[in-house]
Amino acid sequence: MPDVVVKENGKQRTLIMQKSQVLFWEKGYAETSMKDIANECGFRPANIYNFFESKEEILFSILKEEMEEIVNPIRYLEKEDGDPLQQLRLLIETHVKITLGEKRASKLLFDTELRNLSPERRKVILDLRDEYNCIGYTILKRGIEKGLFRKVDEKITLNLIASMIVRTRLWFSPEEWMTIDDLIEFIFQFALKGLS
Amino acid sequence: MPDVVVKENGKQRTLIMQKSQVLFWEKGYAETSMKDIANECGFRPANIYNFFESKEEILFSILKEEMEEIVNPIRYLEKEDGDPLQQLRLLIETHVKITLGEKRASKLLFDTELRNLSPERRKVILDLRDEYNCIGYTILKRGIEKGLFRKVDEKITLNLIASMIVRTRLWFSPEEWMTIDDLIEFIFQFALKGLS
Amino acid sequence: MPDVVVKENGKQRTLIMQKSQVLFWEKGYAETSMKDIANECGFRPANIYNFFESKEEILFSILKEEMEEIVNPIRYLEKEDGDPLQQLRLLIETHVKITLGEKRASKLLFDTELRNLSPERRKVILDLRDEYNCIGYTILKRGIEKGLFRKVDEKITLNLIASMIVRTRLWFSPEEWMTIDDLIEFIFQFALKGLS
Amino acid sequence: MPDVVVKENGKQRTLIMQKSQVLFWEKGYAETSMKDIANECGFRPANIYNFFESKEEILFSILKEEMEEIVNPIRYLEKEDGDPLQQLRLLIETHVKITLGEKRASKLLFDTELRNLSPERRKVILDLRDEYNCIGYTILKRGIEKGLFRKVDEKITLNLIASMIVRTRLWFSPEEWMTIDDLIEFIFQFALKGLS
DNA sequence: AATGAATGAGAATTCATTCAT
DNA sequence: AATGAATGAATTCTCATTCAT
Repeated sequence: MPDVVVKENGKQRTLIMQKSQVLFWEKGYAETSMKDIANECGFRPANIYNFFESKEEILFSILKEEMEEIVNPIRYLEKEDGDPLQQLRLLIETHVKITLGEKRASKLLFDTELRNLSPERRKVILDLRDEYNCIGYTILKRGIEKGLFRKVDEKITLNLIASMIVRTRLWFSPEEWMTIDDLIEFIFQFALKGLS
Repeated sequence: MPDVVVKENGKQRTLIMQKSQVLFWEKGYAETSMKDIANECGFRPANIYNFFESKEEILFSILKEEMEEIVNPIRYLEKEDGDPLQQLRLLIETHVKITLGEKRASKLLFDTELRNLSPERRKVILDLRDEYNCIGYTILKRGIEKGLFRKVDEKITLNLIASMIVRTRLWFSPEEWMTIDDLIEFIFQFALKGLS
Repeated sequence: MPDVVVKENGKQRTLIMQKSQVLFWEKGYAETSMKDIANECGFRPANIYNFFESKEEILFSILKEEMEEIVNPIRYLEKEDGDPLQQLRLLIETHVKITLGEKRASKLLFDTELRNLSPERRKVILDLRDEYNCIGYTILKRGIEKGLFRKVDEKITLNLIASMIVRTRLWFSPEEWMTIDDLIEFIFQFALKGLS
Repeated sequence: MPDVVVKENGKQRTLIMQKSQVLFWEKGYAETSMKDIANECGFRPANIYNFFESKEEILFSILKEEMEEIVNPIRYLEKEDGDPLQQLRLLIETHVKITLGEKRASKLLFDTELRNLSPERRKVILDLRDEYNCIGYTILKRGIEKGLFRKVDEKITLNLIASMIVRTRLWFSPEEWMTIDDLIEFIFQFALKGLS
């Protein structure tokens, strides 16, 4: 094993990830073949292996990227002792925006396709999810302490909130009378009242 | 004596469905082979075809059964002009109980594995889902009309509530301090306040 | 892992082994494809997997069978305190006959293709080879003790003798003036004088 | 200035041959990939093609070089009417020394991997082997004529002797009490007595 | 001399399914 | 009801090789 260099996100690597993301979402990981991916990318299956060592690595890269996009913008909230209401809103906003973002791709992936990862890779993703959870727990706990939320179990509550968000990808499509921003506000209000 | 009998739910048929349900949930539909199922059942793959015409039929039967278990107990609510609060509670209760029920199996299936069904069969499942949705919409609409809930979009709201329920299968396990009944009450209260 | 049943040597299993033996010898293990084997057997590649779990298992079965055919008939010599000359002759005779026998197939396999076996399977073959060696060592040692052979290192000597035999498969073809029995006698005499 | 120069044994060419020799021996020709070779050499597979036109050419070059190293030092013996005993000893000595020489590499290659060569290239190697054989035959014949050896078939006898030598690579490793020179002497004496 | 990208061919293997028994 | 044998289609992945740079 030569020193594993984190492969640069070259052009082709990005292309493969984008196309795979869509396909995995539409057809599922197992049902998407390397040929499908190659076809979308405009080259032959064998060429994929110049950029990814396996199909699993593609899945992993996609999941990791998405989880980081969700966690990175809210990571700082955990240490910062700000307004729990605003923090909760930011968490919801970030999560919804990624879930419904231009990529229109993965999602639910992280509900269902983790089993296709090797244990080590699954751990990486699960660690990121844990981080997300911790941030959420902290926000809720502070809100309760400050008397802004009623006394609820943070873990259960965060799961309920995240569940509402995660599945928006399945049924939501933006309309004039209900944009993504409207949806964010709606979910935030729904959760807020649920916590009152 | 009819010629074409809908295959009775014979012993083996039930066995196959139970084992498949668990496997589909654990590994996913595509990742579960007929051999896996047969192994669990204690016979050889070829024998499955004495009871089901295809793997897809197994999936369909499972999904249909589950959807009917969810819809049947609440179907009457749509016609009945009862208390929307109680009705909402019953909807949540039924759905949660099936989702977390003794079977501990399918779930999410109906988020993700519908693509593996033929169009006709997918329609059957989607019709059941539509029925579930209609019941929910009606309950919410009546609640709004009666001034019990604030003015919200019923479709979006029902999706949010169903999402919270569907994903409980992923993270919830009953504890002494939080039984399934406690969880039902919690979700109900959370939704209720969200609607206030 | 279900209890690993030693598969019966059914008809097809034997057929596959015979055809593979020839192909492995002619083209080498790596260069022989499952398609090649299936073609020779008159069915499609997938069917091979009803009888062998992998290509490696075929190789292993062949090698094991051959080694046992060599070792079994002489195994009793080790315990028996008979005439070392006659014993040496029997060892040579058995080994040559298998090597050049009707199978006309594997051989040399066991010089070169062991690397294609899994460690556990390689061990099985190597243990059989060790057994062969021990029998040979014992015969030579007794011969030396009894003053029938000059004082030589048994290990080296046995290696030289076995080498002469193993490679006969590469160059020998029976002729009127030199049958397999003649060859056996010749090698025996050559070794005997070498030991005098 | 010739147009088509037989590629000089430049530094890289030699490096590739050395590394390949080891790999071919350890893993076999078919099982060794150009990537394996390139890795060992410290560059990328594509670069090999600046020095060799194909994988087969590498194999051919290695085999040819080795056969020439064996044949060249004894070629003159055929014409020279010297002492058959001393000549036989030289033949054995040269062959053993190359087989076990510092290269510690190919060997047996020339038993098994000839099938991977194109017909023309196979012929080159086989011609060299024939030359080796002729030299050996001549030596044995002269020895018999001079009454130094008993009346044996030269072809068979040479094959037996060469077989003992070729396979030393498989089992011999030099020890204090048995150096390569000791082994040469042992094989020579063993053959000599066998011929007496 | 060296490399990254690309590819055609082919490898082993899996799998849902069929069918005769 | 149950099974062993058989298969067509597909899948992931490997690999020698080419070519532009």
